[in-house]
Amino acid sequence: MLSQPPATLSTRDKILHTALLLFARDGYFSTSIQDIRRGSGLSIGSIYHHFAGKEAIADALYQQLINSLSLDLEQASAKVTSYPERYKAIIGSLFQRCESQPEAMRFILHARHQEFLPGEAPICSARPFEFMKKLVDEGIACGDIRPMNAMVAAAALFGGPIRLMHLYLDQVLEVSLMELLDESWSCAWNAVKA
Amino acid sequence: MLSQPPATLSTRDKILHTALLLFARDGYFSTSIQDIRRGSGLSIGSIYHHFAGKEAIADALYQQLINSLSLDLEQASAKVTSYPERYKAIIGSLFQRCESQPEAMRFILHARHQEFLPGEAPICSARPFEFMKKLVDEGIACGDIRPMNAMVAAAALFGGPIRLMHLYLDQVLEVSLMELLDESWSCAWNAVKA
DNA sequence: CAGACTAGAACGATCGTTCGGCATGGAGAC
DNA sequence: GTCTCCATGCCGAACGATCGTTCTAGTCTG
Repeated sequence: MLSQPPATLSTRDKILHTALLLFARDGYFSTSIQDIRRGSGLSIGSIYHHFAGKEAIADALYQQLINSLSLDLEQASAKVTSYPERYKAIIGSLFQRCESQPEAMRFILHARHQEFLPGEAPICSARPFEFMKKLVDEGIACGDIRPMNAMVAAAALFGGPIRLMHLYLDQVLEVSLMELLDESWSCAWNAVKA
Repeated sequence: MLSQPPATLSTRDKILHTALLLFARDGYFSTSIQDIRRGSGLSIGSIYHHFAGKEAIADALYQQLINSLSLDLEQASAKVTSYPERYKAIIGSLFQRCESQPEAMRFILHARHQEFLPGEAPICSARPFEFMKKLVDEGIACGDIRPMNAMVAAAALFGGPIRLMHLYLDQVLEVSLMELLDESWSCAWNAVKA
């Protein structure tokens, strides 16, 4: 019940590709190594040749996705200069990724990584979220955001759009996220602007 | 490593009490029936006498918590008359519950119930969230909230506070949630007010 | 004494992982 | 060129551990 990964991918990437689809669809614990074997068209031995185990697959996937998202957000925010533009660029990037790579965003956003990646910090301490938090701190310091607790500001600014992403990924939204970007952004900015 | 449930509880409630603590701390899949047996001081047989199985425990817990939260929110919002007051009352109730019953809120908010409760609708379609959505619809209709897509408005109004709750439950916040209520509320209301 | 409840050994299924073997292909010896 | 050797990657049967669940026997209570 799962399309084979593209033949152009390396064996390692085939494993990651299949694991992502299954983890995002069924969850980490409901996905067995056998499922990944079936889905990828490889063998158990081959999988264990490339990864130390199931947890190592999830870990590699997590690091790769967090890293890619991080770079994406940092680049998007570097293209513009004012803080409001940066915040909107970040939200736009997040929305776009939800539409182009829903499985990846599902894995990042609603998996409880601490349940299967012991020692991993909570998702809100991961690099992309730290980056967003830092930009909020700077926005407060320069007066673009009105003075307030920085955590409250970060939650107020990005909480609405993130909530909308959750709704989209849970298939509760009937329309595309990008159509709602301007409206969601104006709400978010009204929440915290000076 | 887990305090026994109060002896005053019925056997059934002892099981639910222990299961909640373990599910919230370790997750559903990392909690075994043996763990619940140990934590509750009961026996396997006793547990299976009161519940059809592990999934039935999680289901009963979920229904009970959703129901209790629902009643709580509906009562809190019935005490006041204007829509802005209702929204704030709801957020206040949610914050209070995070502080008084963090395990319950952890189980409701960040468990992926669909992974272990097949057929269960996504959390955002559950009664408390439907209720919040309905109040937002009405607020738009009567002009208290400015005209916009209702999903965007609901996400903008409650997304910030919910995000803050996540941060609190993940122990990222150093201060108490209630201290941040007024500030978080004023951001939320600025986001959508007419 | 009947029915509700508790107890825990035992069972079958499933899972993650290990391990020994096989195919391939490039490097070095002659 | 040809043969050997070894590293690399691939394969899947088998293993041990753990889990959810069942079942029979025992205890308590009204």
